[in-house]
Amino acid sequence: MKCDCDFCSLKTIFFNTINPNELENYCNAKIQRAYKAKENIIKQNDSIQEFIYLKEGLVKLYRDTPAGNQIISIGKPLDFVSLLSVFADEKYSYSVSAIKDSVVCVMNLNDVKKLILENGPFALRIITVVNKATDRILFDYLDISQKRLYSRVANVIIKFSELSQNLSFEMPISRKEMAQLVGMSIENVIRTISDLRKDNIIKVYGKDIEILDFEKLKHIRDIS
Amino acid sequence: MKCDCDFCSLKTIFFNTINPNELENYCNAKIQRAYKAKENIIKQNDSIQEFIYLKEGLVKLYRDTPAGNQIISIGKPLDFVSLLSVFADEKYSYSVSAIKDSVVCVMNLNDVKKLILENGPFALRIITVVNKATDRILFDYLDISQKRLYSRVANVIIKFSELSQNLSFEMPISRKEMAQLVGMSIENVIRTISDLRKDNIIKVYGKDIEILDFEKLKHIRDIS
DNA sequence: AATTTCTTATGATAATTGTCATTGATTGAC
DNA sequence: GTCAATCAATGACAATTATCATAAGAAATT
Repeated sequence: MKCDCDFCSLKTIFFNTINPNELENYCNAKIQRAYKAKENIIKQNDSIQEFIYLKEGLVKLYRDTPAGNQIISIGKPLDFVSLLSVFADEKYSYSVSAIKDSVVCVMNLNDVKKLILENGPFALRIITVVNKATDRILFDYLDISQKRLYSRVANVIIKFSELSQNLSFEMPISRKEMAQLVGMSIENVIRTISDLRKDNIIKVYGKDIEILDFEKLKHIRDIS
Repeated sequence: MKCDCDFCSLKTIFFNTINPNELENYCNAKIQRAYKAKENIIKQNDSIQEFIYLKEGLVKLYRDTPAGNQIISIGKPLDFVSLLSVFADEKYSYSVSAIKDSVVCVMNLNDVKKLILENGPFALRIITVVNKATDRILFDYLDISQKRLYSRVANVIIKFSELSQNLSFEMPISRKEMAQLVGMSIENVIRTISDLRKDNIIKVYGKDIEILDFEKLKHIRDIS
């Protein structure tokens, strides 16, 4: 039976860092779990026992704060779900839930740690990948924190358009979640979307969005 | 001659992960560099060749952005300076400069990578430490992004008070840098400091600050 | 099918923050 | 020591964003 890690991120990490026989072992040790949209994958304060990455679907990483939910990042296939804190902390400091129906691959965290201890190339590879992912989240956040409402909303629209690889796409998150992602109030996010529509930069039917003037939208994202 | 890593962060990482003889080798391979306040340690876009941590002094990590400098983090003794991107990128995406006179310890990055490849316990240790530090920066940022002007300024004052371990201390950074650190305009940061002074919560003589009502200051930091 | 709840939407208004202008103090360069 | 540049401070005003109120439509529940 062929190991189905072939199309997973894990394979990319393992690639050339572990011999095929061993790979088979670790690969078989992993578990897959499926989640329906809106289901919870990780809950804030859960103890960290597993190393999880997303095989299919779309997830959100978010924190429960006094000011409401704060979305830290959107996880795409091949992204790590247990990204931050995995090796740093005892407990998750954020929650993860499925935006679309999703399938995750799960490895026992101790197995991963054992691999790091025993397999140098793997260790170097995983530190690189985890570092890169965390960096991207941090620098994205630093970027938008300097931007204003319009720019932030334009940014989100472009990101999801790129994700779907289409100028016409269905926004997978609600307006409220868009607001939690850009760190602005729902009302102002909705108002911005309406304004972009009135200026014929985008077309909007509920969650269906079509970018009519990509250049102008990019311009709005980049200035201010 | 005794290796003077004894009081360095490196020692903590190496501790129990590498045998004393080898430690001596790596320790001797490292270089120390001294910087005067305001001198540049790392410049944005420099190629990443070294692994650097702070032995003495105080530094700031910051980005040069169209909207001006953005301070990402304040580095204290035993903190890593080449923290973000070290294993992830080719170039630094941020600059580091000395706030106070500082001494850094420098190891060749390839030596560190070699250690990761050859020494499992070291690899696991470094992945944990780097991860934890990056996490702290990200979550601090997520926290303040939900706070308002007053709360952010109170937060900075408390942080530097804690750093000096004294309610009366000298603010090591300028008002402008405080503004760049909290992500608000200089004028509003100054106004907030003035208001805190008028309310008898702090005493201010230029950079000398004394916290008069710590509880009230903490309260301001925590709400809103 | 009816009811409740959530989402999207918009206007009015208030709160928050930024910008511009000005001034005195401090610092750095020469 | 003098001059220029930067820093700290404050007021006036403008821009930006949040909050509250309201309402129609969609989705979930009964």
